[in-house]
Amino acid sequence: MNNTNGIIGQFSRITEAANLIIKNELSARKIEGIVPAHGPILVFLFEQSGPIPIKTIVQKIRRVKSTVTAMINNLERNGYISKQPCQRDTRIINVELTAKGNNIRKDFFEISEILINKTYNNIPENQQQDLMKQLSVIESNLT
Amino acid sequence: MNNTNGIIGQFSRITEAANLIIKNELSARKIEGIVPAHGPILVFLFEQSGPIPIKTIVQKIRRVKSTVTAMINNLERNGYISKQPCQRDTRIINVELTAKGNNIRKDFFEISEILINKTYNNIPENQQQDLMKQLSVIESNLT
DNA sequence: TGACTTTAGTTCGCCTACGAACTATATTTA
DNA sequence: TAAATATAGTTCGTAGGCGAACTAAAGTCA
Repeated sequence: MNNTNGIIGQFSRITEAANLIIKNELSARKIEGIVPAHGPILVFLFEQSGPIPIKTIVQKIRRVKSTVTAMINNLERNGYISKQPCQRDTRIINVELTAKGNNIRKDFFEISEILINKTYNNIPENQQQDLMKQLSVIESNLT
Repeated sequence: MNNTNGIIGQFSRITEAANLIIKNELSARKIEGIVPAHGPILVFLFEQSGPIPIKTIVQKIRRVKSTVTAMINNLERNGYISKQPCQRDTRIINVELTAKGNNIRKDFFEISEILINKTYNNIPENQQQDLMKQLSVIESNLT
């Protein structure tokens, strides 16, 4: 039960430590209004070549649609993305990165790189692979 | 940056999967008003023999005091703990488990057990230890 | 065509979580 | 002792996160 001492507590401490590094890197780069939770949305938008429906984002990131609505609005308010209704099907709202949104792409991947390097620091590559395998096993054990 | 594919995303998926199991176990046991985030508070209170200041809880669990205030009030409203001001130092609010709070102790440890068993299912013990060591290394790499 | 159902998003209420500001009480220090 | 400072908790505003209820627009079907 989120046992502070046990392995589950260890996973959540690592996750929180990683998120803190991300926050620090973002603020060191003067990127405002972005938090780690936006990562999955942004990484998905970076892969797109045009506007995509919010629905698509909901399906990709592991969050319910009311959460996505709120985050999309926040990202829009901060100028990283823009919304426009689809004219074929007016239920749909299409979303795409603005210039400001595209500008943080490079920082985004740099931060990912930093994070991976810090994580794997002094761990030999063959052990890295074994670790990933075991984490996959654990994830499927819990799913 | 919370890279969905990378190792950090793996950690957060595992954490979320574990929290989902906890929620399901709690609701299967008809325990209401308790969520995984309460775990660290409860486990700490289970170890105490008498009322303790909120300050002490803040120091133990990794949350700021305003968060703890809210959770304590929630746990009190749901009848799991009681608050009483300390008479020596009236700034201090002492907190302890109620009978209802003590009643979930057993479920709490059962759920922890279930979680650990599911996590480590089909992973031999020597590998479990190696894994814990590597997770410690990673945590300190990120801290 | 008109009723029914599905779908896409939003809204609302509640909680965790944070940081900053605030209150009230102790403690220190001048 | 009076003033300054430290400490314990609360409050407030904001955001992520969820589920349930809601709106509006398509799509389906009789």
